[in-house]
Amino acid sequence: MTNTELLKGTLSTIILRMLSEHPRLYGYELTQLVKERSGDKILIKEGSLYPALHKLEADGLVTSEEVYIGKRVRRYYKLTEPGKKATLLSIEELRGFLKTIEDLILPFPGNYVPAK
Amino acid sequence: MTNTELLKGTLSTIILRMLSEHPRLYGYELTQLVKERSGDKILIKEGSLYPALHKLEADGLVTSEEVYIGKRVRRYYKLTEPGKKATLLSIEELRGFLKTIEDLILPFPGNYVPAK
DNA sequence: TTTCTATGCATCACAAATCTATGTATTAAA
DNA sequence: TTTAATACATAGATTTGTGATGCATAGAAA
Repeated sequence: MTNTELLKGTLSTIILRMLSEHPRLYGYELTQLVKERSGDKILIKEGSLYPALHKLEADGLVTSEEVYIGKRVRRYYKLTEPGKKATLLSIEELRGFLKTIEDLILPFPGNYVPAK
Repeated sequence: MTNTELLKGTLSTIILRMLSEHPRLYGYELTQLVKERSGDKILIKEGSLYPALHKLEADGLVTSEEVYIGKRVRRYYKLTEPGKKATLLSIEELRGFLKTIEDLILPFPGNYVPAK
């Protein structure tokens, strides 16, 4: 990805989020979707994507299905029922985190004055 | 910290941010400040903090000074001039990242409809 | 007086997540 | 025919933070 370190921990949530909008997606499609939706800012690497997808599947949050397009294989992923619940929780958690960090690095008017 | 994975890459920016509000801080003080300012959500561990501070110093973004309080040692850190510049950049970058992720996991009205 | 808690620094072994690099293969365009 | 895009996958290296541990001072509680 572009920012490397900062993305840690957000990838699976992003994947789940994308799958919650689309009935099914395959890996490459997912990277393109995220790339497009982020204005080319988040470029998911294959070396990150596939392990992440495999882990989500191993955890029972998604299922996959191979589809042949001519001779080329595609592996479509979709959310399971537990996966849908996990998605909501995961997004909630990420959002809370973002809020926390934002508040922390907020620009203060002048200098910060700690509470007495 | 509380969320472990999500914090990756944000720690040094948080430290720099705190130092930009206070002329100088020592390690323990910093953890308490962040704990307080985050509503007990971000608890910086010693195993994260001190290596991070040492790295910032090695990179020339902060300088430190030992101060004895009775027999007890404190090591105060403050921003260098390059550190001040780096702080601005670092915060800018983090903020951009937060915005990008937020937009990506935004709750859509109904289902997302990709642009044609 | 002893013991617990807080203060205060530090380092090491480990785990988790992602990246880089690499590999294989199909397909379409130049 | 060569390049770029599509499409999957894995191995090894790197980064970052955590947990555990160690050492020591200081104040409060018991």
